[in-house]
Amino acid sequence: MGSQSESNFGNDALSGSSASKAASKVDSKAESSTTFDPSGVELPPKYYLDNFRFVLDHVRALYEDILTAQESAFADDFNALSEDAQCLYVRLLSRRGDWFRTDKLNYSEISDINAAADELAAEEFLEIFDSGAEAVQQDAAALGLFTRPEVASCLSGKGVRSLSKAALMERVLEYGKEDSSEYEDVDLKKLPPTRVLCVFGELEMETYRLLFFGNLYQDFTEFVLRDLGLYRYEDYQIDTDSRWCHSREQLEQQVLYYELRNEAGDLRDLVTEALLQIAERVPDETDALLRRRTQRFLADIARQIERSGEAERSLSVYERSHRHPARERRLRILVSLNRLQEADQLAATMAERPYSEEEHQFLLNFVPRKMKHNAGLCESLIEKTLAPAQDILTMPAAYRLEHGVEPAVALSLTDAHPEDHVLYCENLLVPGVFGLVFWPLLFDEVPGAFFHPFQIRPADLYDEEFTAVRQTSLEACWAALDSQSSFEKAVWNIYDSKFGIANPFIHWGGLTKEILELALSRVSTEVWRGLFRFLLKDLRNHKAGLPDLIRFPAEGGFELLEVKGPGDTLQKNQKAWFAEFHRLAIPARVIRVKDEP
DNA sequence: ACCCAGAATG
DNA sequence: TTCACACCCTCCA
DNA sequence: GAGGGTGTGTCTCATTCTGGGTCT
Ligand SMILES: [Mn+2]
Ligand SMILES: [Mn+2]
Repeated sequence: MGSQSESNFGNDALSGSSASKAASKVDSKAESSTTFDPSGVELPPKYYLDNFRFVLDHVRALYEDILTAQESAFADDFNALSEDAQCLYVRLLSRRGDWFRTDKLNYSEISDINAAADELAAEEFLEIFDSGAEAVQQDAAALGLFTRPEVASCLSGKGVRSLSKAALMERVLEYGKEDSSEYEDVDLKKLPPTRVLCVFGELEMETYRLLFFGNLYQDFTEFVLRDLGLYRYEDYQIDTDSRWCHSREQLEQQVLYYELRNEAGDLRDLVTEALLQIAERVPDETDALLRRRTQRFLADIARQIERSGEAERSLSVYERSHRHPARERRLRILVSLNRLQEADQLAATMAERPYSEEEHQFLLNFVPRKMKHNAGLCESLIEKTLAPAQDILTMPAAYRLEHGVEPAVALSLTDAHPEDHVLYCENLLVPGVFGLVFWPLLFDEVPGAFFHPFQIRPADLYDEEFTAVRQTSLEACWAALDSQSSFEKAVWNIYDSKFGIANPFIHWGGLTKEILELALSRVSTEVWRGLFRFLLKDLRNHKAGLPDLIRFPAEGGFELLEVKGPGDTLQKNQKAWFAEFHRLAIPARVIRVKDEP
């Protein structure tokens, strides 16, 4: 059981003004003096063409043997185009949709847009329609190119004024299709005169993007942001050994995954049958990179089936997801269905080999409450939930709302003890120092880890074997923690040499020298080692969940404080960290804030 | 005449 | 493909 | 109190342009 004590938030505390030492979170960019000033950076007029060519070349260099003949021809044919045509094609391809009207195109760096379009049409990179009417006849979506007034001009009927654009389009398309003279008032020729382009090659481009980035959420803006100096990436070596994809089959599975995601859309809109069919088509035998995505996808699908009230049918989908919280969901379902024998077996497996500390914490909390029939298991989990130490702090609701609950607590603490430092740093500090000390590990150039220039992290960062295949650099990083002086040296060395470079554990804007200095001087290397060991056990789930505040008492040492407002409770990853704090004998408390009546 | 969201831009 | 919190609901001891 | 759902602020690169939708 955790200790409980009460302390009141006195009036004098409110009137105090020694707020200076209570940090407000994230003074953001203010401190990042070495951030580049983008205003001074000029991009060449055809920067986008350079970027596009870079992708084509990079993909060819790394994945040539994986491309189909058609995909290879795509690049060859593109390279054979005139520069104007290349520019126009890239411009159009990088915009939303595949329909465009030429009268709206305005690219000063392209000398003759119409000629470029003609060339692209001749080489089958797009199709030209000479009027809006012809385009709409080909594909109704082309009507969306025209403004609401332009669409309305096709209709001479009454009541047109008050209709939305969508309603107008619906009328035009519905009535326009049937030739019945009943609706002769629809006249697509009233659309303004313009050529209309339909761009081809989006699928090929998607394949190139997928091969280049290894995902589909990054795009050409990465180039721009880097070249403007807004993002900076570590400069790791990329060679042909470092490719992420090694076979056509692997690529096809990735494509299939993204097709399924795309087809599914918002899972909430699907009925159980549709969800099960999607799940059915998700590949099970894949590489580690894709497995993370599919297993999360499967868990999302199963969760949605569960929400639809068909928990029983979600079980088989959960069973295919081998990561937290799939087994938690299964156990909850089995217990609620009273399938206790299966529940017992699953719980025993989880107890023996938990996926993660989160799952373990769930088990400790759940089994004694909901599986009392299994006395044996309850007994063995008697390590018990040892509730974290907890204090209650009472303050006026207005004060909490004015500052936000975490800063309000920080202010009240520094008012009570003006010589203490209280920082609101949440996940800034511990993961941040980890990112500094283990920088050589994170950016160790293992084959397959880095395959394009815009990676914040190695591709396998969250894989089980991440550290196993990096033993040498791992040991070197641990060695830095052998003494206080080597530790500090490592921290400041990386801090100075890598400042501003993207790292999944570091938010440079908030990780100031002042915070680091305090933390390094107050937290022993032994404690840091314990924290980092836990982080390394599960980087994905332990990189967040650290307490809101860290307090540095005037008398020395430190204490971690998680602030909980009324109605808020510890989250899963926070429980996991608190359990670890207890094991490591690290001082940590929950501060529950109550409103003063 | 305004407001606003999304797209485009570098 | 961020993370944490506020606020709502139901269920249940 | 636990759990779930949903929304929100914060992250977001900053700025301009376009168009749809309001209101007056
Ligand atoms: Mn927090
Ligand atoms: Mn908190």
